[in-house]
Amino acid sequence: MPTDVRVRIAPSPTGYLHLGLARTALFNWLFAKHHKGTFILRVDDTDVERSTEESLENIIESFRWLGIEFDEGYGIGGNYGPYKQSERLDIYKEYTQKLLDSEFAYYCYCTKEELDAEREQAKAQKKPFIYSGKCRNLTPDDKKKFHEEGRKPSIRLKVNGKTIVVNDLVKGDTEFRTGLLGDFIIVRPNGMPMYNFASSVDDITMKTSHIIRADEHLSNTPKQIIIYEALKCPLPEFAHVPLVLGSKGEKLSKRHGATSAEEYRKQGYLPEAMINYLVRLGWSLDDQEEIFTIDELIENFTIDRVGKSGSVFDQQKLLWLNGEYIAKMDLDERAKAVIPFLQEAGLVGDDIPPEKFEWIKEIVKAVGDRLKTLAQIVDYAEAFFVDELEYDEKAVNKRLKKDYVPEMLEQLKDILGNADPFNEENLEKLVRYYSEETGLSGSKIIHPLRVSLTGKAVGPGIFETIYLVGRERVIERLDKAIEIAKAQ
RNA sequence: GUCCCUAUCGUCUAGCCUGGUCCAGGACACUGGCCUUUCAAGCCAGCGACACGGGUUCAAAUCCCGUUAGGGACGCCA
Repeated sequence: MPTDVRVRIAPSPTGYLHLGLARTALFNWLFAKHHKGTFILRVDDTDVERSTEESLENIIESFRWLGIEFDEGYGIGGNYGPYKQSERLDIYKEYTQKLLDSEFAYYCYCTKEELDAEREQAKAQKKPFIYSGKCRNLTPDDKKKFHEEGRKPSIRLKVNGKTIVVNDLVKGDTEFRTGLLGDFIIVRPNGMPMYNFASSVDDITMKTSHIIRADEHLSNTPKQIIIYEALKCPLPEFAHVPLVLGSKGEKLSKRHGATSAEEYRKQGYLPEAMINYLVRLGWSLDDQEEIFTIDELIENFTIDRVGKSGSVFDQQKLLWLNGEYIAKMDLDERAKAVIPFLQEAGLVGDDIPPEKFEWIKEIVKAVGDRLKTLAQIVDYAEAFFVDELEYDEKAVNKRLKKDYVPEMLEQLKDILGNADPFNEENLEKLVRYYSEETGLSGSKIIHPLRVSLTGKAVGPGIFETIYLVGRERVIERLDKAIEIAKAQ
């Protein structure tokens, strides 16, 4: 492998960071790191209609969140800028002129309407649409006439029909007969270059060594090779990685639920878990390892271990992995990570004094490894923050609506309310003692207690729960629970 | 319709290049059990796949051909 590996990711700022693009970026990044090369961020914004600044910022922010870092490119700088295609128009113009001069390219005065009509006709005859090439040999008079009509020409590249072989690092050798392509447009009438052209010129001028991108671009590759050849430039290596699919096996799209990195951040997924999950979609090290650190990925990532077939995005496995990563965080880290979600739910304020933070740490400790996403902290810990409980009706019916319960809660209120010290150890001792004295089993006491104190059937261990709810609220909530229990 | 790609448990995958060690291994999910104050975790067990059909070979998940199925691309989108 050459030492000067240069790879890039080129998002078009027309939406959010789609998981498919995130994974392609990840592969590029790991490939660059593995080969001690350069990872470049380029912005493909030649579609002026759809590109927005807001979308660009969002995509960059998502990359930052994931921890995917660029060595060069938009917002970073480098020797091959500018890195935004809309700012590289002069460069495209220069290359367009080269192609015009060498007669590989020509002006086409066909209107959109004419072309649409041809396309439709081809479709009606169930034939593939191939541009006729009728503007190839326009006389100067023709051109003058069109010009006077006010027609703005696009620029097309001549395609000679020979067979092109793409030597793909993932897919192997693939043959294309370019006769099926027709002369394709490289510059729009408004002067903006088309994707295949701009992208090729950029890859040439930015010295991209490897083009690692999604499968769907495989059929674009012959066009780009034609451009490279017309420009007499050496070809980069190509690697087309398989698509990330939805549950039905088609390209992952909005219909499958959350598809943007940002949504997963909001749902409480950790960037490390996302990276780990994404990399395993199409790549594996061996038949054992599932969890990798970034360093391990950089160390081990090679293109030859990327599979050829598409991978279905599996929410369940992501959730499991996320849980594994949360479990690995130490308490301090986890408490910090959880705070934005508590704030979002309105359970804590913007300002968190040190005592409050310590208190949150205790809660997080009690919740333990139940968290599969950071956002789940709200479900597990809500009862420790709010004044008024919401009661789960099923839990109330199952655990509180029992004859023995009101009296028991009354007695527990007395015992717990006077506990000294009011700590987990002593609370457990008291409850166990009460169990022995009354002959009530642990579960007959504990379940009603949990529902009384949290309103829920599930949650952290009961003694931690009692402690975290605190003496005052324990008394209040038991009173309330007694009322509920009696109201049969 | 045309071109291209792909095909191992429900899902992610190992194995395929360099046929035998694979009546196919791991992970998620699922089911059952243990543990237990719930849930989660943990532990144990279980379910579950080489798309199909032909070759080649002593031997094929692995090589070849075909079929089928899925996907992608056929833009003055990227």
